[in-house]
Amino acid sequence: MKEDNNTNKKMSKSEENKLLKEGKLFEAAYDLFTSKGINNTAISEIVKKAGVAKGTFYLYFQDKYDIVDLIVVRKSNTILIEAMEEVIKSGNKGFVDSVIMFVDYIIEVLRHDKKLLKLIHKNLSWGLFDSAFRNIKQYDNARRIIYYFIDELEHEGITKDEAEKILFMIVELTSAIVYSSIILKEPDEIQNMKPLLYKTIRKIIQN
Amino acid sequence: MKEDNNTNKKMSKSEENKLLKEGKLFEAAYDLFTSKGINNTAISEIVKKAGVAKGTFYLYFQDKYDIVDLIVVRKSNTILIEAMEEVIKSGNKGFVDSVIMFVDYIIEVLRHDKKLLKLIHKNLSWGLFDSAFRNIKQYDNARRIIYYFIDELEHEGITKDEAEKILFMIVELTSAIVYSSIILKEPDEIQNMKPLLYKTIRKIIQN
Amino acid sequence: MKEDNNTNKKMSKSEENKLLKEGKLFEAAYDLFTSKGINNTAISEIVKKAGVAKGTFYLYFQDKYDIVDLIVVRKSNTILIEAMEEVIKSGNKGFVDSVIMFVDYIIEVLRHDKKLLKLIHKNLSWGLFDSAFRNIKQYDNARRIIYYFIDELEHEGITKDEAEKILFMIVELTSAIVYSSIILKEPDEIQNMKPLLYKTIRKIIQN
Amino acid sequence: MKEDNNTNKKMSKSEENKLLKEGKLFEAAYDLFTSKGINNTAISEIVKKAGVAKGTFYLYFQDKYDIVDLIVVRKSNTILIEAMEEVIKSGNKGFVDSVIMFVDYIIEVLRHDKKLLKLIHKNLSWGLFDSAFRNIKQYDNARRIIYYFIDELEHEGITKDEAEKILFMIVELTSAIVYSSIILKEPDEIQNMKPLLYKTIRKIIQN
DNA sequence: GATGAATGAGAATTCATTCAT
DNA sequence: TATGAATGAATTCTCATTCAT
Repeated sequence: MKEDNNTNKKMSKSEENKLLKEGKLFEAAYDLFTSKGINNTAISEIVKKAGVAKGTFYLYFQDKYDIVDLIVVRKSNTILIEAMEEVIKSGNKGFVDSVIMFVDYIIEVLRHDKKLLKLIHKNLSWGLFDSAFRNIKQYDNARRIIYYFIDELEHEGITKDEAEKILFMIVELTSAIVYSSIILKEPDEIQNMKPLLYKTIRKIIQN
Repeated sequence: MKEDNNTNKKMSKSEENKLLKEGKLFEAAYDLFTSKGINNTAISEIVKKAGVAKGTFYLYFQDKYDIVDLIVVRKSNTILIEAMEEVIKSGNKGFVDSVIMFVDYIIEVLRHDKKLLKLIHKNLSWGLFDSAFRNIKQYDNARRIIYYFIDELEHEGITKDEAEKILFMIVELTSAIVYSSIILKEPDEIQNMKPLLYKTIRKIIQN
Repeated sequence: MKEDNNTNKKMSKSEENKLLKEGKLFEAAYDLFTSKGINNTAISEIVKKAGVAKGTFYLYFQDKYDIVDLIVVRKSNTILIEAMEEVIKSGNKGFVDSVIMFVDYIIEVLRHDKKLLKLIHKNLSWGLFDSAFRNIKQYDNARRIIYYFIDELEHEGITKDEAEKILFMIVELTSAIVYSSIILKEPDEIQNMKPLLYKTIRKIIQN
Repeated sequence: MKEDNNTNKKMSKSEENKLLKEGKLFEAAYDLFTSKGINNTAISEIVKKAGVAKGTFYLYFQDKYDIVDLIVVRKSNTILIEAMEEVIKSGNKGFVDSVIMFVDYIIEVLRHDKKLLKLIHKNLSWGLFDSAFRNIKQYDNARRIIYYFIDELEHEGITKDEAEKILFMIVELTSAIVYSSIILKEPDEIQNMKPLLYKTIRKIIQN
């Protein structure tokens, strides 16, 4: 009698297996995309590396770009949450400093994972980000972080609308500098760009 | 000694022909890249549209990405120069205002040529820009513009090094906002982003 | 113990279910074959439309062509019987007129169900027809119709062998004209082909 | 000096080569289609057999069905012309006898080339036939044959319209009987079907 | 310089069928 | 009986690049 079929705690073997395969494909794709680039990675390589059949790929993903999006969103989500945890852990230190700490955490992560940085830079559009965070339960935490920042800016006497734009600008500016300075070393190393970036962020936030 | 190289007026027929073919290929590629995207444009389409043979393409360009770079650099160069001419034409109005006018001109051009914006956004890296402007005689004017801005910043008491970074930040911030607001309408239309952008540029330049 | 197995009225639940599933598959396949064509219909689509699992298909049918045959034979059988009923209902009017009435009924059905016509035309071979009608109890009525025609021809003084051939020729000629004139409108609409067809049938039967 | 480049008699080497490749592909495809069936023949097999690269196939044909059509039309054309030549060679013997001789010649060809018969039967639609013969210069002779028959029928006092239909009926009836009796041996061998078929053709033509 | 036929590796995708549950 | 995840062979088609003319 398979009575415990319905409980949340236990998964049927087939469900376990499903997750396993999807995970293997995810990991294989991530490794290949970051090391060889998306365009140079064939699905046949992904499945080979994952140790599954070609058809299996299409059981879980529509095509190559489907899995790219998934990777980018999941990884971004993870970093955001980790960054927020770091901020919280460090105790209250005023909004502006929190923002800078948050940004700094993300920069450090990406500085040490250049491949991820490249992948995110080329494939993370605001739209993708937005739609994933808006609609998918799994990304609740990331969404909350964004709303937290916007709320705080409102407390500084900025309208919600303006607050969103400011957040957007900080994100885009950071993103551009991070990519260019880490990957291209242009116009300078990230460590030498940070002071100016943080100064600029302060200027942007503070009226 | 290529003696007739110096005369401006006359070109040998074969040289004329050469420029003609290269120009046709350039135009055809530009049209196709902007309308169908780079990935979806095959070289066979470019040569067909240009009315030349397939092999001819390889006489002028290494591969597809070679011509992409060329298009992007040439078009950017043109816009920069036009923007500068506009600034000069309007007379002296202080450095900060000149910068904003310069930026505004570029934004307006791209606002009305979204296809070009897309092409530039996806394919204009600082590195490409830099190396083209540094090394190729043809882009002298654009290089001069950049040095002009850096000089001006130095006059404001900023070190040359810092000046370069500031310029870079303005460029990147503008670029990110232009693309996102014009193409994705996120977080808002470009017209509604401009005030914040210009305010931020002022903040960045002014100590 | 499955006691109610013997009664005609009641079927065991599993038997009911069996027929239900087979019926659903049959209907789904028929719809898809007629609307998308056989080659463009995948088994996965059939089972999806039928609302059963993929494996279930193989419980009832060997493969796609198995179900095609079944559909064609069943549908043809139905039409033949309806046509005969029509002839009988109209009372005795001589053999030749009966044949023409029979043919006419079938033409009218197919004229209003072009998709079925296409399916039958491409997949109804004399061999399939013959073997189904000879061997399967279910098609007793259709077989009787054929023998009735042959008997009648024999009464006209034609040998049984010759009679079969004549029947065959009428069927093939009708079939070719029906398809070509209804589907391709070539060489003319079916309504304009009918007089000549019926005239020819008369000529073929009458010595 | 390549003076003889323009003459009709000599072909440039590349043109010769082109015809050679196309011919090889044609032959390879014909062999494979007739021996294995169209559905079971992959393009990779065709090119392998023809000894050319895969891409070359797509230089000459759109896809598999493009070459099928070509094969069918060319082969049909050849047979029609041969049949007509036979009729002419045998001298004048009255229209009806000529028609029967014509039909008989075709039957004999197909009786000895069952594979071609299968291919033609499944893929020769009146539409294909018609459009090829109407539009392509190459098939002038076949078109003339058809018009010759229609003219002759008109001389028998039949309207042009009616004549076309009669021709169509003869073609379809013959085609159906040929296929069924040769391939399926149903309802009888072609030799035993011929008398009835020719009798019927006579009936159809003669008022 | 110019041509364009030929190449052939390789990419994406499909799908009938199996089989453990 | 019924399921549906997994398989992987098979297929079509593309396209950058070469090279003999």
